[in-house]
Amino acid sequence: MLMQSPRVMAGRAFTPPSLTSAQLTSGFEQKLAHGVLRRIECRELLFAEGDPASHVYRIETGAIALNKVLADGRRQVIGFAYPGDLIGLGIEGEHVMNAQAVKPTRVRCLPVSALRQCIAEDPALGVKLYEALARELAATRDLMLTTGQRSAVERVASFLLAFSRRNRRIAQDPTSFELPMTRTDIGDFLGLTIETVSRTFSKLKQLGLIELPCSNRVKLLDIEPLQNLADGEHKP
Amino acid sequence: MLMQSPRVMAGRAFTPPSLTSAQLTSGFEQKLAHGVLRRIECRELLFAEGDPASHVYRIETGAIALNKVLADGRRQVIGFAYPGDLIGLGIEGEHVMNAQAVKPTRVRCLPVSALRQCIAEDPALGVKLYEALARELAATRDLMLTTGQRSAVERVASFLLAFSRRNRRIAQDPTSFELPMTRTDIGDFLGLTIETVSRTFSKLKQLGLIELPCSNRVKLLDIEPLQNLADGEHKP
DNA sequence: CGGAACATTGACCCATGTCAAGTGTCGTGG
DNA sequence: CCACGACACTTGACATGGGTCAATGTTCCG
Repeated sequence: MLMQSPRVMAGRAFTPPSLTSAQLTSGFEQKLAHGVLRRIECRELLFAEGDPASHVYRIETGAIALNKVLADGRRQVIGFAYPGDLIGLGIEGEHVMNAQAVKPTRVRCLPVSALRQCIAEDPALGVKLYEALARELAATRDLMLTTGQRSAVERVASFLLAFSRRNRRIAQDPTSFELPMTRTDIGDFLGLTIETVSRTFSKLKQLGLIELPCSNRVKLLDIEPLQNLADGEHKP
Repeated sequence: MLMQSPRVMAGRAFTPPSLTSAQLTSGFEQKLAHGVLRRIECRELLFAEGDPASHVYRIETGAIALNKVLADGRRQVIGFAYPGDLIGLGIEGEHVMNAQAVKPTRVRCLPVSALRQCIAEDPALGVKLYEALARELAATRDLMLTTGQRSAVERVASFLLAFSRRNRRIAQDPTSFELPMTRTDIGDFLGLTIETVSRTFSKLKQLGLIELPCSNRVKLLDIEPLQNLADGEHKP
């Protein structure tokens, strides 16, 4: 097949599929600060596919998994949202995904009517939301490339490196972090079973690339070979 | 695991990941009509990942595959665009995907500056573009659910049914159509190899669900069982 | 007519899924 | 404070769907 030259490297997969509200305007920030604070239990749904999309939410603490479910229960996690992220944007009307807390979580709620008012007051906000949506689309496509084409090690390595990058971005330790979600969540995100996720973690541990002090805490010992694994530099 | 009830059925995967410009305003339509018409050879790239996003394009005839490539050549097709679809929307700056013609194709080109002018003249257009992007995001997520969780038969059946639906929407025969793309394109779209795609087509033929008069023409003989296959009603 | 590109089919293999048996770890109640 | 149960995670043995490699057909176009 006539293939275009692979000019672009793997790309930054797993950019969080949600808008960090830090980028937004102060009027919006003010409205949000007055919004209702809602507490969500671990595993509780903030909203479900088909629910009327009445609000947008900003995560204050905790973590949310955005997912879709097939009739027989197979589940695809589309992305995770962390403190600062804004979720519930998109088409007016109905939510198209479930938003499930993976740990006890607090969110600020903003009615879409208030959001609309914000946009009317500050048209630049509309542009920012458009751009945020575009970035989210780009992130989802990167994830597709990963779940569609990569092997288990590549997927897990990419996943860990995404955490590392996120931590660097928010000025926290990029080599050691807590995974707020379960193996099931990770598996459903990467399109793998929990067993494969677990085995792959063990493999990376054996290779001396990571440490697992406890099951939900990861220390990256050597980022470069991890990056090579993620980029598929082990096949040829 | 505490699973939410699977209240939502499989969803309409594979809604074309691009905007049909029919929904747009007449001012926009006028500008487009004056836009340059460009011819693209089969397999030629309309734009590549990393190119400056100077224009948006509307497909007039032919078909385009939007894809991303890993460093080692593995390719993920994110979606296909057909006549009437608008592509190149999204983040300003650089294209984040390749757009490759899967057959000889003609597109109308509109500079993003002109698009911006249209939006200034008609703010409602901005909203429509936002909604279009949101629909595209929803479609991409549906595709993720498919490539991440479904088996080969399920993927191929879904793919064919998406064609059927599209044809119904544009008032053409929903039971018989031409596949403009190669097996490689289909495979890279569904996350399968060409051999698996081919074998799966053969299997559906043996099951009496489809006919393949020639390799790029499909006739759906019995849609309902095909839908059941797509929805995974064969496992239990 | 001939060759290139695409598609099909078969044989085999391997990565990952499945099933099952442990092993932590945490929270609760005695 | 400990014992217990629930749940999450790990690990092993085995099964299998789909990938890989290779041979053959088919179609289309020069």
